[in-house]
Formats: sequence, structure tokens, C-alpha cells
Amino acid sequence: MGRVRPATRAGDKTVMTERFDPAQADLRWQAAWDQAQCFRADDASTKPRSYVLEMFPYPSGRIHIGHVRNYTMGDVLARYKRMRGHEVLHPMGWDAFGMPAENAAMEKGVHPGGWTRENIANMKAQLKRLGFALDWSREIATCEPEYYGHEQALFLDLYAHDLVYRKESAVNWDPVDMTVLANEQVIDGRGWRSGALVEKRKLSQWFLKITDFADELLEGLSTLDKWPEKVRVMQENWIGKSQGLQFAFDLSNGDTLPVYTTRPDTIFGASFCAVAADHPVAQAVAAADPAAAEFIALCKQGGTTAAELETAEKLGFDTGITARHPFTGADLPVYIANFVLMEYGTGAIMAVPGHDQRDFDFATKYGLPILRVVAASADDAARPFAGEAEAGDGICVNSGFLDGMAVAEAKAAVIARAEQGGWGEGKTVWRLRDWGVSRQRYWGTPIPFIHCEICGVVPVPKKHLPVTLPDDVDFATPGNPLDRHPTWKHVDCPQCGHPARRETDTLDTFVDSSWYFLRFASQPADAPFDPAKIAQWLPVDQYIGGIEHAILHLLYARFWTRALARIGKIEVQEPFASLFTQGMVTHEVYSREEGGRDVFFGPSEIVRSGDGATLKADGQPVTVGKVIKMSKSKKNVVDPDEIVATYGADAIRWFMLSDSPPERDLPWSEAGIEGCARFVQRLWRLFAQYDASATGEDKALDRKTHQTIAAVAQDIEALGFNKAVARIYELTGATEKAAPSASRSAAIRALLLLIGPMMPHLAEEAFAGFGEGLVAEAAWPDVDPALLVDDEVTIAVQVKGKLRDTLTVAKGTPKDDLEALALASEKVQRALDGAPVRKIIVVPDRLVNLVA
RNA sequence: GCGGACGUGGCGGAAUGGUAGACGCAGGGGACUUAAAAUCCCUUUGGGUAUCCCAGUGCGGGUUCGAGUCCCGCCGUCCGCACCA
Repeated sequence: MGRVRPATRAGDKTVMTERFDPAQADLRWQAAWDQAQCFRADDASTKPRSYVLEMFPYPSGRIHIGHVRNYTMGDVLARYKRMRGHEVLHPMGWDAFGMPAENAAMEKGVHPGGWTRENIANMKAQLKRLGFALDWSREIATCEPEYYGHEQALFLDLYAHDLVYRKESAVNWDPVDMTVLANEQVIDGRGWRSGALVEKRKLSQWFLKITDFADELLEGLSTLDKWPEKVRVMQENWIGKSQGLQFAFDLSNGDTLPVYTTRPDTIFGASFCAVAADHPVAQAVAAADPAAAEFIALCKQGGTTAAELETAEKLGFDTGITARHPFTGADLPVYIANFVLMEYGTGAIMAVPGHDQRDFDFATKYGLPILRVVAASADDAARPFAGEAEAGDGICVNSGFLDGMAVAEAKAAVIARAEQGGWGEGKTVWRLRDWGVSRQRYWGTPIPFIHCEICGVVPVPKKHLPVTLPDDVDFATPGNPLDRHPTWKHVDCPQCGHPARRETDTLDTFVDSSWYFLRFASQPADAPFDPAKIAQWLPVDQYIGGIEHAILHLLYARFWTRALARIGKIEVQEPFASLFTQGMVTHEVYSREEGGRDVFFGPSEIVRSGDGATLKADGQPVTVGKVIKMSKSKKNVVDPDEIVATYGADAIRWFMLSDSPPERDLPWSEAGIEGCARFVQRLWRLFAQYDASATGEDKALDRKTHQTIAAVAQDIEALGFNKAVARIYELTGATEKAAPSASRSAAIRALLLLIGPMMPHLAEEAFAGFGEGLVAEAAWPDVDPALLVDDEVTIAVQVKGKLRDTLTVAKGTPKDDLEALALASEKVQRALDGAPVRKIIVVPDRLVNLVA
């Protein structure tokens, strides 16, 4: 077998060393790809296009292992598509605005911009070190005016089309830090940083009219057949469409009480009304009755966590007011109830205890009537309730003119009556609220408006964009640095020229990530994008990211795309044709209780043995906890840089793809990464045996090779990387065992190309040794369909469904022959034990089942 | 409570209704070596009266010649949402 002489540079042959040295090879090939500009997407290309995108990272400073998994998957797909002759757009950028930069500024006295840009440089180097096939010429950082200036222009466009407005809205205000907090920054009612009690404050805030798109966004979900069902369901629930009847009760005190119900069909079963504690009716009653005021105060004390809500008892206060039933004329008592929410519907309900569990619980507690108005049939009308409400479908009973109607029919009938009578109307209610985008923060996109005492709120003229952030800001005192900047906000009104002041709110960073995938397709200096290029590249063919963005980011991006389409900027309606949400990387947690609290240790501080583990530092045991998502606070993290330094980029990439299905969690293990590194060397040894001049045919190996090529291609297209990996192991084993031949050399060459997208550095190094060009520019190996089918098959022989023997026969052996062969089997005869065969089932090329 | 996903060896997991446990990790045994590393080979679901047989894919039923896979009912784990009227 001819020994091939590998290369230091593409094309140059040198001697293949004993071991593959990732430390040198990784950098060499990364430089070679850069130099050849392999991964630049060509807008002018006539090839079929693929847009592969992973969710861009927040530049925290370090890549974590979750990024490595995410970007490796996208990279394999991008490299594979390129080998299949596609023009691939695979870009990368930075979601670079946000709070951590300001926190760093406050804690370390560094400027958010400097801190962010330094982090970007570090992380970019880390990504390069992993060998990702990215088009860096299209890199975006959202914190640069070249990006956010265009965002301001788009914001003004939406404003011009009435999709942006201002309104008073309650925010979480931290009185110590003098800042607005996001909901997740409020912990047990206190600011996460200051610990101060958070107040609800009314501030004038900017909103985007996402509710205008509620129906579109909901309907659009049905077109996203390449999205996970799970994500579609989550968005559907989030949008929360419900259809029902809104009508008003006449109250005994002369007022009216508007209520909303999705079950107008049960209106004859209403036995009381209930209002929220902060409902105007409740407030009015409380003003005159201290007992009511006390009850309202009690309601507000109640916790709001899921567990508390689940166990919370239904409590009510009888206001003494009654409501007149629109059909029966009955007087229904009006309660203040702790389970009614002011934020939903009208803050008041008609309660139908028989067919709503909450109402049932409440009625049981306060001895209110529980009426049956829906039953399985008319004969069932008097059946008592078995301790719980019946919310299901059925026929209306005890319901006057509705009797005998099905639920759906009755809903329509009641709405029709209400609309005819003018006392109510059919109404669709959405859970989705308009998107509040104001943040009282420095490190974000300035909202391009000016407040003028004469002209009111005036948009910044587009020719004055971008409105850039001032660099000289002070983080020593709490509050919004833009607001207290000495000069920045003072400008003249663009309309009347009088002194005015800039808007000092900045945009929610979710706005930045709502259109970055459009900017990747084209980056004109004078416009956010070129619509023609968007038409070329969008929608993204494969979007990959974490499930944590199932709702907010993915919904906002869908909204923003549809909004731009509605105002005529682009044509595409849905930005992401196919979505994949990858699982997390997990590791067990090591801890020890010290002084009443858990102290955590990282995997590198631990020696693992059998069931237990000890701390390297003192040799004493530590507690081995659950396998959970890697997180800094639990210290169960590994540093990708260290892994790359020890094992090379290809080993960590291979690990990310192996074993676990990509949508599931991947448990990190030291043994696993070592196994991957061993496999890299094992392939290297096999590649070294490549001999282009070998002769002789090995038909079985040829088949295996071609079957593997076809299967791996299918697996990659379906993102089934773990299966592709398993097949590659199989072909590796078969090739190693085979005797030298042309077939064996072909198998080795095919293997090299198959691992090209997964272990690109190893592939390049070996390919150069073969005297060929760059794998990055090579074609995926062809498949000979004739070799995909075996000419010999193994047939299972069952007796009464139990396996008794196997037969190796030529493919396509006729049914009768198979029967005869099966009956001739000694094992089969023994299993039959003389019993007569009643029936024979033959599945050609698969099995024979003898039924005795 | 509602919705969704999942449940297969010691572990991660394969398996168009047709030979369960491919492939990897870990374990056991062996070869090579003065020794180690590296590498290679064998072995590993459980139980038996062991060239063979029985049981076995969370539990209980069912459909089928045949079920990890389909249907019904449970149990458990994880995720999301939630007094949404």
C-alpha cells in the first residue's frame, strides 16, 4: 500500500505524520479558508441558495458550550449544502446592546461600548478557533450606528404607518437605582440589584402595535410546517385568541356591569356575578363599606406564584348589589372575588358554576345555586353534578329558547339575540398585548423623537439619522445617563426651531434582533436593506437556536417582518421557513454544604470515581448532584477554549454531534470528549492508508460506502447528526477491516468527504495528503443507486411470531422458495414440534412467519 | 388545572408494524510492551437444567400472523402556560 505524503499547504505533499496535530492543523486550515474566501456568499451566484442561520449571541465575553453546539449544527448544514452545490449564506453577528454592558460599567467603571467591543473581539476569535464556515464580511454588531441608525429609520417608517404610538403604562420602578426593571428583574417584589421594594409607576412609554397583527401571526403559524409543534403551540397560547360575547348587566344600584364570556351558551346557568378587587364597582363599594375595603386589601396580599395560585382558596365578598339576568330577569348577587383578574376581559364575569370549575368551587363555598344547562341529551337535564363542573360539549337544557341546541349553535344564537336586542355583541379577545419597547437605559438604540413644547412629539428627520449615543456618560449615579447628560438631549425642534428635548428612552433589545436576519442579506450604507437581495435570500432556510426564544424573539421577529411587508418594504411574510430548537448541554453538579449553604465546584476541581467524587484540593468527598444545564452559578461548566486547546476543534465539534439527538439535552463527559479525540486519530490513521493506485474490487464494501453516503446525506438534511455519526463509525469499522483494494481507497475517500462538514480540519489535512484541493470546495460524493440495494438478504424465520432461525438468500428469492427453505430448517422443525402449519406469512426479503 | 414532549442495558441512544439493544461511552478479559501510554482482539440485558430455552422496551389491557412502534386506561419524568372567564 502506497504511503501518501501529506501537506503543509493545500496541494503540497509532505509525509503524513503518525498523529494528527490539531494545534497546528486547525490554525493552518482556518487561515487557508480565510485566504481562499471560501465562505463568502455571492449575491450574483446562479446556484440554488441556502440561508443557514443560528441565533446570534449576546457578547458576554466568552463563548459557552451551548453556543458551540448551536453553531456546530448550523456549520455542518452550511458546509454540507455548499458541498451539494448551493450558494450558502451563513453569517454571524452580535446582539450587542443590553444591560450587562451597563452593569459592567457600574461595577468596573469601564465604558459599555469598549467593554462590548472587546468582548466581541474575544468571542470572534473563539468562533474562528472552532473553524466555523461563516461569512465574516457580513458581520453585524447591533450597537454600531451603522446598524441601529437603520433601525431608527425603520422605526420612523412604522410610526408613519401608525404602527408606533405612546401611552401611559405602569412599569416596575426601582426607587434606589432610579430605573425601570424588567419583570424578570423583580424578585419577590424587590429590585434584583438594589433590593429595594419595587413600585408601580405610570410612565409614558413607546409601543409597537403587534396586536394589529394578532390574527395574522396566529394564522401564519399554520404555514410554518417546518417549525416544532411545541413552539407553534406556545405562540398560539401566547397570542391567546378567544371568541365570545360581551354584554352588560343592569345593576340594582343603577349602574351597568360589562362582562365577557366565551360560553354565552351557558348564560341560563349564570347564578352570580363576580368582579375583580380593583374593579370600579368593588372600589365604589369599598368606599362606603370598611369590610369590603378590608377584603380587597386581603385579595391584594395574595401571592402570585404558580403554586400559590393553584392552592389559593376562592374567596368572595357579597356587595349586596344584584344584577338582572338579561333572559330570565332573575336578580343575581354580585361578589368581589379574588379569582377574577382586572387585566383580562372586562374585569367582571357572569359565573356559571355548573360549567366552570372556578365558579363551581366558589358557588360550593358560598352556597350559591349550581344549575345544569348543558347535558349529554335532553333526558339528562336533571342529572346532579359529581363534585365538579362539566366544561365539555353537549346539548343545552334548562335554557329556554336554547334547549336542544348544541353548544356551538347556542353560542351563535345568544350572540345573535344580544346583537339584535342591542345589549351585547360578539367579541374576540386576545391575550397578546402591544409591545412596550421603551427602556430607560443608556446602552440601546435611541428612540428617534424630539419633544417640543409647541409641536409635541416630533420624529427626527431621516436626514438627521442616526441619532447616536453620546460617549461621555457617567454611570456613577443611578438613573438613565442619557436623561442626565448635560447636553445630549437639548436640541432644537426640527419643525419650529424652538428649544426642545430628545427622547431619552432607548429601544428594547428585542427590536435589534427582530430584523438582523434581513440586514445579513444585504448591507447598503444608505438603507436598512436592499429589497431585491431580501427577495433572493429570505426566508431563512434553516434557523437554529434555543427553545428559550420560542415566544418573545421569534414572535417579535415574525411581527417585525410582517409589519415591514405590510408597509411595502419587503415581500417576505415569514422570516424563518424552518426552525430547529436544540437541546442544552448538561453536566452533573458538585457541591458541598458549608456554613448552611451550598458551595459549588467545577468539573476541573473534581476527581470522579465510581459513584462518588472528591475535591482535588483536599481529597474529601463532595456531593454529586443532578445532571442539569451548565450554568456559571452552579459551576458545572466546561470552557470551550480549554477543550479546543486540549483536544482540537474537530473533537469538540464531533462531541457536539454525537450520541444525543440534537433536540435533546447532551450530557457533557470527559470520557466522551476523549473518545472523540481518539476517533479523530483513528480516522487519521485510516486516511494515511489511502492509496489512489490500489486495484481490486470489494463489492460488499462498495455497497456499504454508497449506502452510508446516501444515509448520512439524509441524516444531515434532517439534522439527525447523531445518526449520521453512528453510520460514519460503522463505515469506519468496515473500511478498517477490509483488505486493500480500489474499493477500500474509495471508501476512505468517501469517509473523508462525509466528515468534511463535521471535522473540517482533519478532513483538509488528510485531503491535502491525497494531493487534492480544499474539502471546503469539494463536492459531496456521488451515490450509485445500483449499490444501494444488497443482492443478498437475511430473512428472519419465525414460528408463531417468535424468531427461530435466519436464512441468507439472494434478494428477490420467490415466496415459495422461502417457504420451502423455512420449513426445511431444523430449528423451525424443532419449534413446530410436529404441529401442523396452518398459515404462512411471507414478507419478501424480510421474513417468513409460520403459524401453527 | 390545561397543553406539549418523553419513558428501551450501567450511561447517551438505534430500530419504514417484521431478527430489540445498531453506534458511542463505561465495565470485564486478553494481545503487544521490561513497563506504561497508544493501539488491536474478545466480552457485557436478566434468568435458566447454556450448541439450547425462557423472560424482556414504565404498568395493565387490546388490535395483529407479528407491537418498542398502532389503540384504550393508568403511573412517572421534563417543558411551557395558567384563577384568561
